[in-house]
Amino acid sequence: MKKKNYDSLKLSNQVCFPLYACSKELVRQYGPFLKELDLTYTQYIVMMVMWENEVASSRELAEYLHLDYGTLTPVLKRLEQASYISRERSAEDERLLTIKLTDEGRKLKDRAVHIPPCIAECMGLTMDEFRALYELTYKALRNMEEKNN
Amino acid sequence: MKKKNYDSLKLSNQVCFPLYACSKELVRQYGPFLKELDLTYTQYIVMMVMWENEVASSRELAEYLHLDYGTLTPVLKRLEQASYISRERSAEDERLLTIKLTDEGRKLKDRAVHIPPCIAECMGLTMDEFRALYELTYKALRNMEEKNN
DNA sequence: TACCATTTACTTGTGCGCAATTGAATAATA
DNA sequence: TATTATTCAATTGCGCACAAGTAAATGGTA
Repeated sequence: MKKKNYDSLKLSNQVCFPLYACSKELVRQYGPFLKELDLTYTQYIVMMVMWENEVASSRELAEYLHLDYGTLTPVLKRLEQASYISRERSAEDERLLTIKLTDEGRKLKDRAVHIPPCIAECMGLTMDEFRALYELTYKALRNMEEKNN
Repeated sequence: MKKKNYDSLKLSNQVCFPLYACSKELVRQYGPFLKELDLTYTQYIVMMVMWENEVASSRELAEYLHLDYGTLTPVLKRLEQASYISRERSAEDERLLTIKLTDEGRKLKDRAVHIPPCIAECMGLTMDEFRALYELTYKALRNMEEKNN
């Protein structure tokens, strides 16, 4: 009777766990910095898109950020409440929700620009390592998304 | 008047975002597999530790899995409810909660052993890439944890 | 035009994640 | 011993995350 091999179930053999833990720790590192701006991490990445694009549909945000409407809708409402964005229905297609960056939201950009280098410093990787991590996570992400369709 | 450089705020220049998105997508990929076992991802990683160790304190689980008690306590209660683990106070130190794997929980291991290779296949990385991703995420994790203390 | 399918967004329910607070047990120290 | 500090766990509150279900607008087709 051969003994079953459970090695694959060892936490130390799983890449999923450090990835999961690292992602959580990363969001935690953002905490103090984002608190100054009264933003959560999810609100922050929405704002990042808005700072780049000024205007976007809710659908575009959901797709780009890999967020469900169940997550995105309340996030957008909070950002509107904070007057960083506006939410209005598109005229051509009443289903679409048009999100626009407000002046208030635009101002926030200057208070956020110092954050990325701080986080990079926390992670303490070399440039090559950052690039490698970037490529690997995007590759895995692409592969997993293909499986879904 | 020099124009401010906002490049670091571009989503495409952030390693944090793909890491965050990849982690979420990964947990989502586990979904269908874990559903067969009636487990969530967090419950699953707790079980992984228990499958390896049979006995652990709540504190050890929290530290090893980087989980807060606010997260861990209800998770452990659910796993106890499902009779996969038992929870009892330690005799020597009444503060400590001793978690033990039950027979029911041990059985689950056989139904879980096929999952890791499925997930690895979903991610679609080469062995070298898996190893690199493993090293990089652990390195970043270690570095970030040092900053906290 | 009338009917059906798809798209977009919202809502509800459940669980994760964490900060902050509390309480009990233990350890450390005057 | 009495006092104080620390540790471990639970609780509360808030927001994220997502599945499932619903509704309205649009597009496609008989």
